[in-house]
Amino acid sequence: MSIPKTYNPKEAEDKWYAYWLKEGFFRSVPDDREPYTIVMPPPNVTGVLHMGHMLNNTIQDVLIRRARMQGKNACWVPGTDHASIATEAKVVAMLKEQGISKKDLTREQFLEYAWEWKEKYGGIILNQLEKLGASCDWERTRFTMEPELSDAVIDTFIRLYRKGYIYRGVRMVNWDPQGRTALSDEEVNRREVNQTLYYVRYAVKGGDSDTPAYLTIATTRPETIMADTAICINPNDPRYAHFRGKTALVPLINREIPIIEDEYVDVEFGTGCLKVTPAHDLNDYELGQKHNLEVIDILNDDGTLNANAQILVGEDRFKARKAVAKLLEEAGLLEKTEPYSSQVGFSERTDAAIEPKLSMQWFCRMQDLAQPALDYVLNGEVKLIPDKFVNTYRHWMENIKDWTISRQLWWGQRIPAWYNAQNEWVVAKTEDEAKSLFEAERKTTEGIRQEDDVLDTWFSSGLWPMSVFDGTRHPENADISYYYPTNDLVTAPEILFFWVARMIIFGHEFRGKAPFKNVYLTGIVRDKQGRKMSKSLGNSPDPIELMEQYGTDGVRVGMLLSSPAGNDLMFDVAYCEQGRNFANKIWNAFRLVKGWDVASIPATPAQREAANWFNHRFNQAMAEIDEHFANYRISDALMATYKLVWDDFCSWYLELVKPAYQQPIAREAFEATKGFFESILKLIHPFMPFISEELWHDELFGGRADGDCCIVADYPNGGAYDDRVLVDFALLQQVVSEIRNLRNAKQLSPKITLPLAINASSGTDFIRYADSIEKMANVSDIRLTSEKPTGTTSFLVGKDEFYVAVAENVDVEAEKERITKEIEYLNGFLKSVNAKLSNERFVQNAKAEIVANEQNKKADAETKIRILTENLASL
RNA sequence: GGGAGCUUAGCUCAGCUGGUUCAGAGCACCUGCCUUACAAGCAGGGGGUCACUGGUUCGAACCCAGUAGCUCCCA
Repeated sequence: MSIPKTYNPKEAEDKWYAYWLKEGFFRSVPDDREPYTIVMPPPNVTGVLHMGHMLNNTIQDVLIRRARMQGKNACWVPGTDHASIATEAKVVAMLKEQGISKKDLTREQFLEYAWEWKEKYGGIILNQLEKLGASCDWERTRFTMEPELSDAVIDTFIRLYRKGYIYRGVRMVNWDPQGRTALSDEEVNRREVNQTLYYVRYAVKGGDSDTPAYLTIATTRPETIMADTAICINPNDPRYAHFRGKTALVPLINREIPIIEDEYVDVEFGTGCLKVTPAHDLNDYELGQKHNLEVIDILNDDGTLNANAQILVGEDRFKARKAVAKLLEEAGLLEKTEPYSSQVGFSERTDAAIEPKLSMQWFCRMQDLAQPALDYVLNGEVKLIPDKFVNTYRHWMENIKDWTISRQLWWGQRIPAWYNAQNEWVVAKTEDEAKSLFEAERKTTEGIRQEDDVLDTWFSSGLWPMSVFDGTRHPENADISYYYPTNDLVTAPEILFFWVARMIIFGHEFRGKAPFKNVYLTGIVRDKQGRKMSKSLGNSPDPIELMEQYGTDGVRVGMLLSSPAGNDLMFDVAYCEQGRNFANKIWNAFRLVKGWDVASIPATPAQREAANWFNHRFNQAMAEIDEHFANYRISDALMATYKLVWDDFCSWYLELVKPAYQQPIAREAFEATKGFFESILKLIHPFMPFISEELWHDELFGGRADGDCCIVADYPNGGAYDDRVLVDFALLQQVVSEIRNLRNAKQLSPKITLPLAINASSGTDFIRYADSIEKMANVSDIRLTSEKPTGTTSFLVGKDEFYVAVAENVDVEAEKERITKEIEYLNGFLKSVNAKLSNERFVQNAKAEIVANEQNKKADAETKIRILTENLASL
C-alpha cells in the first residue's frame, strides 16, 4: 500500500484552503436562510498572531463552520483595528529610526507615513489567520479607519453630542508623557513599585518661640513641591493644632502657602501632615477644589518641568526628583528618607509612568447610556459565558465614570469640532457646516480650525458590529437588517468593559437592540507555569511554527482540549501533540478501510452487531455533543468527539468489523463502515477542517460532485437511540475486557485462542455476541453451561459467570486468593448497604426509588457472593 | 480597602437540583506487546482524607459557617 503511515497535513492545508476560497464557501450574502453571524474582534494592525488570537479565532471558526454545516447562512466578518496609540507609537519609532522626528512633520505628512505603514504591515495578522483555517468572509474585511467606518464614527460623535452626551471639560486625566496623550482609566495598568518616601521640612511663617519653625511632610514626589499650594493637617490632630491659620514656605522656592485643615488627612500616615499639589494629584485636586486653592502646573506635556517650577526648568520629572532631593538635603530640609512601596499607574501602550494632569478633554457622559446596557445582561438578553462575569459587568456598569474620549494623537478619527479665532467652538461634520453654525450663532468664522485631537480607538470599535454592515449610516440596509443582532461574540474578559460594554451601549443607542446574543469569554493563554504568555517573557510559542510542526488541525485540537470556557488555559505543546496524534489516528483508520477488498459475501454476525451498536452509539454521542455546544462547552464537545472516534469507532467498531488478514469484507459491512466514516468526517470538520476535507474527497467515498465538500456537508443529526442496545453492548465489552485482563495477568499471548464457557443465569443472550467476543478476545468454542468446567478460571460480569479454559495455567492457590478477596470486598459492600437499610430514618426519609436501589444492591451483592462461594468450594 | 472567584489523581480539568451510574476524564506514569490501519500505536494497570475545621442531614466533593492559600477585577 502506498499510503503513508502518518498523516502529512501540509499539502492538504494549502490545497483545501485555496479550494474553499475558490468555491466561495466563506462568502455570505443575505438570503432566506437563518443567519448565523460572528464579527471577529478586530486585531490591532500592529499585531502579529499570538496564542490568544489563536484560541479566540479557533473557537470562532469552530462555531461558524458548525453553523454553516447546519444549513445556516454563516457569516464571519473579519477586520482590523487601527489601534490609535499603539500604531502611532510604532510609526513614530519607525520614523525615528529613519532619523525623522514627528515634530518636524505636519499632520498630513505623518498620516501619509502611517498609512504607508498600515498598508505594508496591517494585513499580516489576517494572512496568518488563513493559515489557521479561518473561514471568514474575506470580501467583508473591514478596517476601523477606512472611510465608511470613520464616517460612522464621526456621525456617532455628532449624534451623541447633539443628544447631550458629549461635553468638554477640564479634568484630571491620566497623562502618558511618552505617548503625549490622555488615557482612559482602563488603559492604565497599576503596579506595586518600590519607591522612596522623602521627609521634607517646610518652614512655618509667623512661628513664635514656642513653636518649631518648621513642619515635616512625607512625599514620594519631591519634584512636585514647587507646585504645592497648601499644607493640610487634620483638624483632630493635636500635634499640629498650633499651626492653624498660619502659612508655610515651599522649600527651595520660598513661595508662601496656607496651612489648611481637612479630615481627609490620615493622621497615621507619614507625619500626618500633607502637602497639597492640585495640579499633579487627583486627591489633591479635589482637596484644592474644596478649599479654593490655586492650581500651579509645573509640568510640560512630555514630563519635563516648565517655567512655573522656577528651578530645574526643562529637566525630566524623574531626574528632577533626584535633583530636588539633593537640593533639599543640601539646604538641610531633608529630614530622612525611607523605602516605601505603592501602586503606580503605567500606560498600557508605552509603559510610561502615568502623570495625573489637568487638561481640557472631551468626555462622554455614561450614566444614562450604561443603564440599558446593564439591563441586557441582567435580564439575560445578552448572555455572558461563563456567567460569573455578570457580576463583574454589573459592578463596573453601576459604578461607571464618564469616558475620556479624546486622544492627543494624529492616527485616528479627528474630532469634528471647530474653533474660531475667539476659541469659541461648534461641532459639525464639515468646515462649511461649522461656518454656518458659527454664523447662525452670530460668531466669527475667522481663523476657523478643526480640533486636533482624535477619538479613542474604542469609540470606533464600539460601533464594529454595526459599522461592518454600514448600519449606522444606512440603518435600513439589507445587510444590517439581516445580520444584526449577531449571534456570538468570542473575546477576552480583559476587554469586557473596553469593548463589549461599549458595543452594547452603542448597539442599544442606534438600534435599540444589543449587538449579539452570547458573549463567550475565553481565558488567558498562560504557559504551564501559569505565567501569562508575553513577548517580553519570551514564553510564547510562535503559532505559525506550531502549525508547521503539528499541523493546523492538531494545533486547533490542542488549543481546544486545554480550554474550558472562561478559565485560563495552561498551554502545553503536549496538547498539540495529542491533537496531531488524533489526526494521525483518523488517518490510519482511513488507511484500514481504504485497504479492504470488497466481496459479495454475507456479513458476519460480529459485523452486523457492530453496525447496529455503532449506529445507536453515534446518536447517543451526537446528543451529548449537541448539548455541549449548546452550553458553549467546546472543549467537552471535542473530547466527546475524540472518544467517539478513538474508542468507539476505532477500538471497537473497526476491530469488530475488520476482516482477517487478506480476506475480503462483505459489501454490507463495507458500506456501513463508509457511512459511519463519512458521518465522523462531518462531525470532526469544525474542529479539524483540513483532514476531514482531505479524506472526504478520497475515491473511497466514490466520486464527489462539484461543490460536494465536507465544509458544506449536512452536519449529522443525532437520531434516536436505544439504551437497551448500548447496555447490552457494554456487557459484551466487559466480557472482552475481563478476558484480556486475564490474559495479561497470566501472561498469555493474545495469539493463543482460549475456549470460553458461560453460565448465563441472568438470561442475557451471549450467544448472539459469540462471534463478536471470539473476534475481540480471541476465544473459541463459546458454549453455555451450568457447571464450572475443570481446568478453567472464572470471572463474573453482572450475575453471569464466565469460564476460560486456561489448561495448565490454572493456579488453584492464586484463584482461591483472588476469589476470597472479591468475596471480602463484596461483604464489606453488603455491610454498608445493610447499614443503610436497617436505619429506620433512612428508610423513612429517603425517596422510594433510592431505597429500592439499595435493596437491589443488596440482592446483587448476595447473589454474587453465593456464586463466588460455590466457585471457591469447587476449587 | 471594596467586589468576584478558585482549592478534586503527578498535570489540566469535569462533577447539573445532596442518595450504588459519586469519587470521574484526558494527558503523564507503570507492565506486557514491533498482533500487516496506526509505537504519533495496541492491551492491561496503579494512583485522590475531593484545601482545613466545625455544622446541617438518615446520608455531604456538593448546603452553611469559619480558617488557610491562590487568582482576578475595582479603588
